[in-house]
Amino acid sequence: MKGISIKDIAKQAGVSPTTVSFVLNGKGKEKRISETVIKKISKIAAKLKYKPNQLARGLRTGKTKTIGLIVEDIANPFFSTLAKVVEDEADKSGYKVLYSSTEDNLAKAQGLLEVLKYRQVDGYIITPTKGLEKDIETLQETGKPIILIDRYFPNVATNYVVLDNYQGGFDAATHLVQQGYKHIGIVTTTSSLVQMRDRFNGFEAGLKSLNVPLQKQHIKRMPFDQQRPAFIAEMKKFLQSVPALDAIFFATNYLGIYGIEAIRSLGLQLGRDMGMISFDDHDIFRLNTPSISCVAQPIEEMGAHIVKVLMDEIQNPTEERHHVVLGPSLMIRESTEKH
Amino acid sequence: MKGISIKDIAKQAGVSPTTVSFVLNGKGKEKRISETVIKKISKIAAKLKYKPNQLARGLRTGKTKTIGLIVEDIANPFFSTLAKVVEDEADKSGYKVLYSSTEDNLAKAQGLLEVLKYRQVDGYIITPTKGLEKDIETLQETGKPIILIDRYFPNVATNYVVLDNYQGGFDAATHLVQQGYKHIGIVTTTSSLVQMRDRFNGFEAGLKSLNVPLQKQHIKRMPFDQQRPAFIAEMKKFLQSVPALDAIFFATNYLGIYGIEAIRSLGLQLGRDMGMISFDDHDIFRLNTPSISCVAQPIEEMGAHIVKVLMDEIQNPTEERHHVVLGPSLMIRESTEKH
DNA sequence: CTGAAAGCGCTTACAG
DNA sequence: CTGAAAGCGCTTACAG
Repeated sequence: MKGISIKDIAKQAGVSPTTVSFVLNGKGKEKRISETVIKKISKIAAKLKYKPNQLARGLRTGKTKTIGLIVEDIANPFFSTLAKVVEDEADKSGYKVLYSSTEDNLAKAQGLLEVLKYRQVDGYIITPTKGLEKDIETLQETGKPIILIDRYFPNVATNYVVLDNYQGGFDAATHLVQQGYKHIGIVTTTSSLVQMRDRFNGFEAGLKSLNVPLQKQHIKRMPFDQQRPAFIAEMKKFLQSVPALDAIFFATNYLGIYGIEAIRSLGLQLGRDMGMISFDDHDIFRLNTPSISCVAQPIEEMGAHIVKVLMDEIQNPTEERHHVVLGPSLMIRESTEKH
Repeated sequence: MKGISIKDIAKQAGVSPTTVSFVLNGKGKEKRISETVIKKISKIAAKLKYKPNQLARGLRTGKTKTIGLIVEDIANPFFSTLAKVVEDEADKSGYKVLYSSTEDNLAKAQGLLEVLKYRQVDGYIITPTKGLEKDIETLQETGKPIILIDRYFPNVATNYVVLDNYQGGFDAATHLVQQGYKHIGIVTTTSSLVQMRDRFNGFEAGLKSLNVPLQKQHIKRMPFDQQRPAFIAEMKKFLQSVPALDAIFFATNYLGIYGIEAIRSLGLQLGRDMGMISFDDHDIFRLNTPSISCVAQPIEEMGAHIVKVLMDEIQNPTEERHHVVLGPSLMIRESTEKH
């Protein structure tokens, strides 16, 4: 059950493996192989259903037609949907995707970079964790293109494709104010990464722009690595400690999901008693009663950009860095209807 | 920025590449290399942070330490969660995962098998589509292990890891009857694949066992490839056409999600007016008001079994086929509370 | 106890 | 217009 090789074709065509290789790589014209030979070889290759051995080719050329995709958590719908788009887009160029999740864990992320490196992927799509700056820089020295997604390091020159998180936070804030909410809070993570900072700063600026300054006691920051019950308990405590609060912005979709549970368990009605808007859309937000407003990311568009930038860089390495910043969409639903 | 190779180590240690290869592959003892040389080589390899070139090794040995994972839809939480478990488990054995989605499309599935084959993956984990029997059989002739998941072909001898779908359907049926529902229907797909058939047959048998025979007009089958609005419209029509219905079993999680919308839009209250239970758990079911009962699959356990069987077969190919059938869990929630 | 050599399947600089 | 040969980085049967 051995696959058939370039040698087999050469033998059948009565030419050398060299000639076969040229023809099959579309260099027939360029190498001035005769029309007859080109046709003959193509026919035999088709008949034998020849498939080049990617390992051998990779060993020789250093190209594996494989890209590495590192997400934070493949089980999070934002990332799994994005992964699907990336896979589809990469497929169009004949690339396959090796994927892994970091769980937002630095050591795991470092291990993954190491593995992908010695697997010789042609390019990297990375959701970086905190502290990964040095590793990204080192990896860049290998000359393989890297695209950071969802977030980036302001101090490291890299390609990135991200959402305009500042604008997203800003839009969420102004929407809440325009709906008539007065005492507006934010629940975010303790993460210091740029995407969380931007959401926060945009939100604060949005409130300020409409003269509703964000108050210190209306800010709640939660660590990433807690279990569900702990999240919910802490959120309830926060809500109870600030009874004046009449609307909240949740800075990630999972915080929003926990938020629904926390608010519900306090007997508050979303929209009327407590306005709510979350970052990132989710099936749950669409289907919940009442439905939940959110700031949505254009996932399809994002995936297409990511792969496009990567393919450009693979085919045409440049020194300049590509930065793509996509606009968020405000999905207005029932949870921000005060009346 | 070339990686360092076995040759570099050989040079530094003053031995041949052969010896280095033996030592680094743990065959030092077996090949009776002296302790001194083994230590020396190990030390140098560690210092140089030697990583074997997987392509070269793969070309020589035919093993790539890569497995192919083909799911129906990576954006479906059931599959993305499973993918995560598979990735974690495979990682423990040093294997990486190449994944793809079929979208339940035969041609796409065939293309994926082709690609994975000439990428020389060491094993396959496949969610088969209808009509893939021949391709699976052909692929098995290559001698690489294949594990079918979620469903299998009764007429093709393969390894598989699946849920006991019959039991799941049975449990759903008896639960609804025991809760006091009398006019019970089922919404399933037009798929003829074994997992759907088993769910249906189990459900029918469960009802029968409690003397509530399933009536023809209480059965609704829907094609897979529709858009959301079409699904919901068709479900509403079905519900309206059988007003006596007081409970429904949805045979997949996405049908259940559409079902919630359809039932809600008819102004019926889940649980009291219309009992509902779905196959496959989903965040939405847990968080919905009212929460939705379901038949859940043990995803962690399933992923662990899948990888274990595959690794066993890779390391120790046998002629016998492994069949793992896991038990479902009934998650009882508010949507099946009649009172 | 250790090494020279062949070979996995390709690509490509070089030669004619 | 075409081919012989080297080499990518490994592993392993063979020889001593």
